[in-house]
Amino acid sequence: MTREMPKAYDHSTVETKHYENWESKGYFHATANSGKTPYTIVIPPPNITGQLHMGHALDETLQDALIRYKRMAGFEALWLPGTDHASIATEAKVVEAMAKDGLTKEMLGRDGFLARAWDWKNTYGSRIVRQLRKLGSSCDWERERFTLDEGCSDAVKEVFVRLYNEGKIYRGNRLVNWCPYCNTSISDAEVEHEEQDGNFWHILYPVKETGEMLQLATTRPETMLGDTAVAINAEDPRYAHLHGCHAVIPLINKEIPIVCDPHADMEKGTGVVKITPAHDPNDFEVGQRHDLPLVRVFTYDGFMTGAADKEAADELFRSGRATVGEPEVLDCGKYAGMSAKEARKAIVADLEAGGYLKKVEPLKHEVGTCYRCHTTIEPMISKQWFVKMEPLAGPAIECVEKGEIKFVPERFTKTYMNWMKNTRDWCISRQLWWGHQIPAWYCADCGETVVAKEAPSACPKCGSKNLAQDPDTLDTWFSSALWPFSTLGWPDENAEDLKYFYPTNTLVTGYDIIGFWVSRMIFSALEYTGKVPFDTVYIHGIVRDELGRKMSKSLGNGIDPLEVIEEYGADSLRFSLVTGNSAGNDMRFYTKKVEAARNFCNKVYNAARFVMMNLDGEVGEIDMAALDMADKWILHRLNTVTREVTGNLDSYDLNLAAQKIYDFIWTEFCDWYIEMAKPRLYADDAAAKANVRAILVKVLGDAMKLLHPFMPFITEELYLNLPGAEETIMRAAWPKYEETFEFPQEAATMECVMELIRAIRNVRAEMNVPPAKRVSITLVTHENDAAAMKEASPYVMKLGGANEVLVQLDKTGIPENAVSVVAQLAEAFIPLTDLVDLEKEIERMNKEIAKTKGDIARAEGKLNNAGFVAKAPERVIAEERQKLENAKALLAKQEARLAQLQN
RNA sequence: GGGAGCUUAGCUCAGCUGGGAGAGCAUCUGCCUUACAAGCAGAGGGUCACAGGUUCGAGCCCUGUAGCUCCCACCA
Repeated sequence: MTREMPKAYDHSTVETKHYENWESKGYFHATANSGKTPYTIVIPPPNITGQLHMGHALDETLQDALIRYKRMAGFEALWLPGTDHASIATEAKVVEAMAKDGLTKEMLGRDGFLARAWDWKNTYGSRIVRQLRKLGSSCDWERERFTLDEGCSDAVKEVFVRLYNEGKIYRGNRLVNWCPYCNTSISDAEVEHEEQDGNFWHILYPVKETGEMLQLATTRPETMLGDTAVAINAEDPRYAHLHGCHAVIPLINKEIPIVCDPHADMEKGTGVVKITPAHDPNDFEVGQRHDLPLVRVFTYDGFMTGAADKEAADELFRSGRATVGEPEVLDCGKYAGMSAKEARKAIVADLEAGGYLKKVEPLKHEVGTCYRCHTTIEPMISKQWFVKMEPLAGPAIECVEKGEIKFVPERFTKTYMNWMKNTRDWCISRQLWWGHQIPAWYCADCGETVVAKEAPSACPKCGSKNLAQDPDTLDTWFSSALWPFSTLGWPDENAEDLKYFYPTNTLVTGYDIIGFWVSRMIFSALEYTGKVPFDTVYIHGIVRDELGRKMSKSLGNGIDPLEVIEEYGADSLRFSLVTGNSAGNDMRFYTKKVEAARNFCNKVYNAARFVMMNLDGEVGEIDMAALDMADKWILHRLNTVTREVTGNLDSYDLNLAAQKIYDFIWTEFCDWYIEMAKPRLYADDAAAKANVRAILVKVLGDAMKLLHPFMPFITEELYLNLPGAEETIMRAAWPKYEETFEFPQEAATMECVMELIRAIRNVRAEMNVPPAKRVSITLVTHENDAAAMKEASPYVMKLGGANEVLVQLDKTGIPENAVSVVAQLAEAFIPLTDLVDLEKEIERMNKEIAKTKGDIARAEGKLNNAGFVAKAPERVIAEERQKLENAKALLAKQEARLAQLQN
């Protein structure tokens, strides 16, 4: 086996092999009621329209690391995967594809369209799921779900009906965010704000009773046709004489009342505001207060209304089918059919021509746009379904305040709270076809509304069979909000998975969807299951490009994770995504970083290769009685690292965990221990050899386990090669802290030896001694340390480049031309064939003495400080005393050496 | 208008509950030392944005200032 191991690690031959094996053996599968403690993560379901991007890669890597850790740590770990139907995004894609065939939704009809949409889903929906596998995601694919599948749809209907019956869902004419491009309403959360250049148009409205001109300002002159009042502040002395008067809308000569409302701010502009209740959220509220009529002037696809639109609306009123709050529609006459932009231009021109335009003032202002298509949002009066937020928000706030759910990092609690406390009723109906159709039926004869999970056979009020289902579908996030429990079997309260795996444990997601998703899952779960959906929300940031820009299609700066995996391996990509950044912060993607991770893979691989090359048959137990200082040191360190990595994982400090195992493997295990193992491996002492092998296998094996959550593939590959390996590292037990590996004393001594070796290497390099040149090193030490130095001498020899190491208590026999290295445990003398440059050597000694003196001064400063001695913890004071003592001893040696040199 | 974050080595960033500043990359000097040149050994490089304060002790806690970033928000 070992002879066949090539010198460099090749991920490509390893990754697919193991993934297929894992999946086929069922290692990803979690079993309900296994007797273990459950640990559950539900995946943030990627959109079926999506392709794997770096954001997913980060999100999935974090989840997989957690789930793999927990699985090894003895939990029944379930990572439940699935996808989201993504109503707007998918519908747009399908419409786009249809357009290429010259087809429209209207031509196909609802059923025809949905058939195509499902085809599309079946073709592309599995793409992202395949891509997730490339990352190594250990999802339980047997439990894969889809937000539009039968179970999720049933949960959606159940919730809708329950909320409706409890009065927490209502339908009404409200001002909503309308996207004229997508032709649907969207929720407040789906509106993005962009700064745009605009104007402030100051317009004059004549007052009917007095004939004077009222000056007011607007950023949207095209809405003036829909004005139904002008507002002033009741307290405003400038307009006291106008109470009860009327203004006339220029251009259309329509008379509207002047009302007093606090919305009119005396401090702003002229203190006069025009009121357009059908097209402005503030004005809508003013309209409610003063019972103003609602006049709509835009069609739903963004054009000025005309005669036909007015006729349609009027017909609604005449027939009695108009519901409370239904807007009137204006025939905009010459402006009818214009886009809002064109209408603005025409109206401004006409105002100017008529002398009604006082002035135009340039202005930058925030404009709402659709998060999907970035079309400017049209606030529009429209009949929609809403979720009443007030009764739901309370418990959702409370459970976080009580700590039943905690955010990591903690600061995102505030983001959540801000959202939850300020949110308004949630508009959940969408004028789309791809999604959960609203389970509401309207009776054409008596107007009754029936909300039920199944279609009613007849109107319960009048018995009519003439019922039609609401054509609208629900906001995608309505079904995502149920994801943690709908996927586990809810609404069946007795579903095995629900009872065992719910509430879930950790939710991993980006800070950008706390409002969209996290908050809605929380209030939904509390409302329907009576439990929090998860106990921890682990928040990460956004992966940006090298310049710190968001990766986007329009910029073309996106990096395809699959290409990175192809070139460097999934392990490298994963590792580069978890290291070097802390939770909740954005990170930049650097190929250099992936390269570094790839190099680490190679390092790990070669360490294993070395161990394999030096094994010979069976490896036995470690003989604890035969450990030397290096063995004790590495076991002690392994123990410490195990404890620390475990602690870091438990507290979601994944970056620290990854960094620690990286440092341990590379620096301590490879650079030091493997090197220190060589003398014994290459010597003839069979017992010593066997013990070193056992230790190498133990340390490497545990290191692979600790690394496995981050680098699943290479760790599996190398672990399986080790003697005594079980059938997979995935199901191997997580390493434990072991009392018997605690050797603080010996480990400290070993660190001193390492310090001595570093000093020797340093001086050799400084003196330009060729590395290949072997020298005789004499260690002069105190009798208390002589035994330790004796034990350390093979290491000093191997790592310090010596051909012999003598340990003695005095300086007899040391050649004149020896360079001295003064360290804590010993003074090392290195004789060089060339003459020592005395000047240089004195200079070097002086430098070291200065440094030691500095240390002494610092320690003395502290210890002479009465406050420090009185108030600092005992441990810190003791440490400081020790440092002082050591430094003084060192100084004495250094000064002696200097004196000798100066003679 | 409200909220949050960032400012640490040339670059990108770590630094967990306050106890002598770290990593990767880059730079410089030696090395193909029989696991690894995707490597080894060594080195240089930081008044931790600024100003105060608390403390025996501050990169870390408090206050303020400056610059940058993001989120939320119906300013006509």
